[in-house]
Amino acid sequence: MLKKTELSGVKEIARRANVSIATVDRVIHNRPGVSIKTKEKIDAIIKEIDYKPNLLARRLASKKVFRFAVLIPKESTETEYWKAPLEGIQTAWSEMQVYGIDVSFFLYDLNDRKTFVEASEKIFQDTFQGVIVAPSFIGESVEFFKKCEALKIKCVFINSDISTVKPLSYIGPDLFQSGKLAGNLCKYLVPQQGKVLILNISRELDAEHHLLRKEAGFKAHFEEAQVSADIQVMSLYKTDYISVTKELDSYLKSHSVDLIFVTNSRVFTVAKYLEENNISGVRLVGYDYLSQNLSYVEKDVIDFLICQKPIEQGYQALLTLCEHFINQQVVDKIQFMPIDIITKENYNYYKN
Amino acid sequence: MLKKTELSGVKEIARRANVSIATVDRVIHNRPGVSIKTKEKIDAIIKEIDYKPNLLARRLASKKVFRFAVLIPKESTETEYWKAPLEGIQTAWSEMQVYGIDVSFFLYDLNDRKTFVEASEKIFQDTFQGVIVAPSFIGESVEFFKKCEALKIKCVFINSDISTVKPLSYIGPDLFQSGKLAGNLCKYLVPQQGKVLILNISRELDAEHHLLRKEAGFKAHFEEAQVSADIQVMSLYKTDYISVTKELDSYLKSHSVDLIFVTNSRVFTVAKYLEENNISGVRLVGYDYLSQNLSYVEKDVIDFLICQKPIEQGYQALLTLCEHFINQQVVDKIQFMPIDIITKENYNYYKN
DNA sequence: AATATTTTCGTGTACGTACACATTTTATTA
DNA sequence: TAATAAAATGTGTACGTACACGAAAATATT
Repeated sequence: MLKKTELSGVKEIARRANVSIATVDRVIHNRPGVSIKTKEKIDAIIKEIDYKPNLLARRLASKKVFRFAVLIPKESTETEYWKAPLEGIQTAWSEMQVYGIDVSFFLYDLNDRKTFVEASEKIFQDTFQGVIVAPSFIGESVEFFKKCEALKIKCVFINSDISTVKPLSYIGPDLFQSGKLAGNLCKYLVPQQGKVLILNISRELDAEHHLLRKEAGFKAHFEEAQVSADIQVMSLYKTDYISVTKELDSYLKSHSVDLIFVTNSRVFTVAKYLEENNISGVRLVGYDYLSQNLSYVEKDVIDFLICQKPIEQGYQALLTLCEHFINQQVVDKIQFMPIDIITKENYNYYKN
Repeated sequence: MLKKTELSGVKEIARRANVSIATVDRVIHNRPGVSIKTKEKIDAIIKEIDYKPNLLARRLASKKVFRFAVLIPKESTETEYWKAPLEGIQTAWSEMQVYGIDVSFFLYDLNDRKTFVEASEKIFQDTFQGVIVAPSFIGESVEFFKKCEALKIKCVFINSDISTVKPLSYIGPDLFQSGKLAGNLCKYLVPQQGKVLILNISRELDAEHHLLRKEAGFKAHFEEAQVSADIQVMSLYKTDYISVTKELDSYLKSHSVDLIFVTNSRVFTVAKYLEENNISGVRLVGYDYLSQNLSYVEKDVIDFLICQKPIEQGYQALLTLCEHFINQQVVDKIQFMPIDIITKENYNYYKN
């Protein structure tokens, strides 16, 4: 518990350059009002002593308040997935509130495009510097993004991206690769000439929907690895349990299946079906660390879950906005999340 | 970019209690020199307004310097594993240097118990408030820990723990469970009645060594899942490539093997052997995200790697010391790391 | 009751940075 | 060349907390 000694920071720079700290401050934030000569002198000194601003002091002294909006789906009774990113954002917010940021939430309904548009209109009625968006509906999201660009509002996309637009940053999985990983795992689970069923369960399925990109990755791996298996795809647009049950019933009547790969978090629906109908011998792989899913992992009904750190996605999204606006750092355009594999043995230790 | 208004913090408390901020400061740090009456009054106000100190300002104003030591193996030519925790510690250090901490490194040789003892003696010749230890050698580590306790030096263990002593915190894997997970994965990779070889490659193998605990977990899973497989164990005390080659040669001459599970990061040695001798049809599972290993994952020689976030272990270790000493927070006694599964498809996205 | 001692509390400065405002220097115009 | 405008630089205060030091009040001692 000794004491620190040497004086550092802007003061030291000012001393060396024979100017006041205000002048140093001006060149650091390249504000106008400094002659080229002294600016160059100070810049040189900054490089020489490798000056790193004290972020603590900087934030303490700065009284700027930034306002961010969050435009993501609300947690539904059908799937609790979106609770996680929301939690991540809130955690980040509480940690960074002291830096002067304010966050407003606008949650839409995944089953209703209109709610997305309504929420986005509300955002534009107010003033925000940045916004975190889950661009679930491609067309509407593109439009939203363009409006933001016009208004100089910075966007961060989470969970899925859109290839045609370039936000400040995308934070989420590499969807194609995620499907490939699923393919690799499933490869080990099916016998020679096995029957595989890919299941997309979603009310909305745009052409470039993220479920389809996982599906493509999955198939790609089977082709590359030259696995001899029969892959069939089924897309269910009615997501409630009864509807899924009916579809599965009729499918399984006429087909035999060794493995089902569900391309999103609704794998628990299938697990429930398998369990209630005493169907064994069907391997099951799906997505996301939800309590609904984990109970079936525990019971060996689901073999693997693939997970993309949804909480951290939310956390990183807000952090990214702060790095951009408060620290004025350059942020990565793409921040791919790890593709994690969850099993009965390791789910207890997983950090979402 | 508005401005904040309301005045908060100690000033507000002082105003409400009709005292100076110095008095408030005294009760916050429960320093002496405050009458019971005013102390109680201030405590009440603190609770009432749910006062949270501004950590930025606190750290900025505090000129305390804490000194920490790091006692871990040095990276060897045989395995680069320990580069990762070291990197994590250094990252954390650079991020927190502004808070006034000083870190000294004492690296020992994993192949030589004496170097551990020598390094620890050096630590005691100096003055440290806390130390990060990788307790590779059980007996020596217990002795070191007891000395630390006597000197009021706080210890954080990383990578492996010792059941008989209780440091400030343990940061690392649940070794038994980690072995179990390996068992689960391998279960899918071997045929009925398959032959499994567990390989411990380490010069030192204490009774309670961490490799043995992984081995136990692995076996436990096979028993629980009632997998009919023949499991054999081999422990190699000579860790260089030539020696490993010889042992494997003689073993494979008399045994057939479907899968080899290497209980630590030296799985690349086995991979190299399999590749150079054109042995296919042997599945290979091992540990750790090392470049040496990853090249064999890429080439499909290694099927799975299990990884325990070594960089983050180091990072968290230093963070834990800071939380304890600087923020005076209560830290978790046990911080199990996730047990991650690495394959060809996801290793690019893994954060160590 | 006067003095000494201890307990209790307040004042002032520092941490490193941001920024409003004042001041000086330089360039421009009448 | 003086008056004026513009550019360049400096001064001072604030952010919320820590802490050294000194002042005041309460208590004890003579």
